[in-house]
Amino acid sequence: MAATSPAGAPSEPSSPSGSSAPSAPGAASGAVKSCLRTLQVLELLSSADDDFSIADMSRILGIPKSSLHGLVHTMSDRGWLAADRSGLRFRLGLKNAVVAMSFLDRDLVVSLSKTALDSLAELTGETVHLGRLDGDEIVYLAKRESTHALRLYSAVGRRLPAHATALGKAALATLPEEQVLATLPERLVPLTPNTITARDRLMEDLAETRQRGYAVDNGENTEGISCLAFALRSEAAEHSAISCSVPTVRLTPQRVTSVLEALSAAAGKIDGLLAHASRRQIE
Amino acid sequence: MAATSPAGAPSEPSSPSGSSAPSAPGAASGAVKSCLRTLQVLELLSSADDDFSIADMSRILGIPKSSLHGLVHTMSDRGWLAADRSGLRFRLGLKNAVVAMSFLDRDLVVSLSKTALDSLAELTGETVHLGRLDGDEIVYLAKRESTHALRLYSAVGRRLPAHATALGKAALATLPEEQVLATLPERLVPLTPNTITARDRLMEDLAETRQRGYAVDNGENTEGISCLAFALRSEAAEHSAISCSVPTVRLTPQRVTSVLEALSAAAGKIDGLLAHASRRQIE
DNA sequence: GGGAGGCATTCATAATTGTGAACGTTGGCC
DNA sequence: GGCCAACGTTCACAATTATGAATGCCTCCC
Repeated sequence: MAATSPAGAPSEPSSPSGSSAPSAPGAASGAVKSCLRTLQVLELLSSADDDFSIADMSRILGIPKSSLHGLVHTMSDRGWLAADRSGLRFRLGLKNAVVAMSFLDRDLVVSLSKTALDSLAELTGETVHLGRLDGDEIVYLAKRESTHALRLYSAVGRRLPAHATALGKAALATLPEEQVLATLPERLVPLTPNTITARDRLMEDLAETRQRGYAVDNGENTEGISCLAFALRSEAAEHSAISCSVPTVRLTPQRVTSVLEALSAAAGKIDGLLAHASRRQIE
Repeated sequence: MAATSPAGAPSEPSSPSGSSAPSAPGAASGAVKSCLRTLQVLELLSSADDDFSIADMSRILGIPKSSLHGLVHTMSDRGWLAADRSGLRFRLGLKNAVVAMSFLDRDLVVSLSKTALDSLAELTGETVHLGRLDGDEIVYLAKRESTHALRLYSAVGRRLPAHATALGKAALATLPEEQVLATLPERLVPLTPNTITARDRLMEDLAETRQRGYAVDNGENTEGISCLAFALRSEAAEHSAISCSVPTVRLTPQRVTSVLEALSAAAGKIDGLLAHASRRQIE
């Protein structure tokens, strides 16, 4: 779970000369302030497990209470925020559920991957994911649970740093090197002792990934879990990838081979569907 | 319960989708305009199947193009909107998946219902739903398919008029009559020939529902499908209900009995969990 | 019981944003 | 090829919003 503490720490209220904001545009020039703040509030509330008071949000986001007051009430009148019994603390409201469905329903990659992911999960018996690159992070867009009891933590909508996941490395490997370097954060945050934290070491790993055709994660985001991932190649895939997560102890060489085969076939199937669908959409 | 009721006024301004009114719907007095418009854009994009240009949105929402320009670009810079290849048409962006899934993850009712819904689906072998009342509509928050295919969030987020669903009628029946009358729209839109469209006929149905303890829908939203629904009673349930949908032809009297039994047991189980969890949350 | 701290809310003014008309571009249609 | 319509974008001014200090309410703690 995400930290309960107000560690969400998004954006930069007043960072002087923060020259490192490629993927998280904070101080965009022509940005509409109250629009941006509306989105910031939603992002904050979605990144934490507790409800927030206006004062909480003010502290965390660096926005004056009095400014938040109007925003928060506009949002809760519309059903985007919900107040607790006391009316003083807020969480995400019902409207968010609507947006979720709509986004996933209409996403070409997600909808065309459904059957392939189903059969991939059945074939391998392991947890499979579909994820998409968003800046330097991977967003999980679909998931099929392992039939084995072992539950690993991940859920649709969650984000992980791309450099620490097989999905992320598979997706990054499809980009030109300069773009990867421009995208990656200065510091590669470690999630486990195995996480690659050196940029040049990561670039080597991506080179291997390109050669192999698939990405490998050996407990780099969760100890004891290994992942294999193939990127989707179709342009319409928008840097998505599919992966299979297996407890490392269960990952024998034969298992690797069979999982890779299944993954590769699934990726090919999805890419085929995507090519079809996007071609038809253009005309 | 203090008289802090934040629902002091019928603030719910307009219907979420099909906004045909050109002039901005009775916006609350203290609403922040650009915040509200940000939300309107998200709602619009989630209610349609196509991408929209700025001019489209301008026409539909009644907002000047020039005003939308800033909003739309702020939103897409943040990843809340995504442009198509040409950069001229927009759809929901990745950020929506994150926020919306977070909502479902953190919702007490949804998370505490999980195992009960699983076993309910298995026991009955039919499609089961969890829904919540939002104004005069029911929002689907969870679903289990009759097959074992775990199609979690597929229909989640959909909305249907409360008066045309078993879920909605079960939830409405927990409200005092005056509140139901104040909530219902003037015109009860028919979805099938069986939909109840007369307000007094609906009130009778709700009275029966209260007596029986469960709501019945005989093809009132989908021809050939019958539903049975129990409301969750716990205060923390926020007017949610669970239902079981069965093809009418398959619904023999014995089947009704067994489904009702299973539903009732599941509702009781969820209510128990809710009582526990919310009691602990208060302290 | 009284005081301190935290909270949401309100207010006038300064800063930002919304607006409609104008511009440059694109794509389709005679 | 040239006209027309539609689109995204820009601009200066008018309208709206953001701001920090002030208010009143509450709970917690001495």
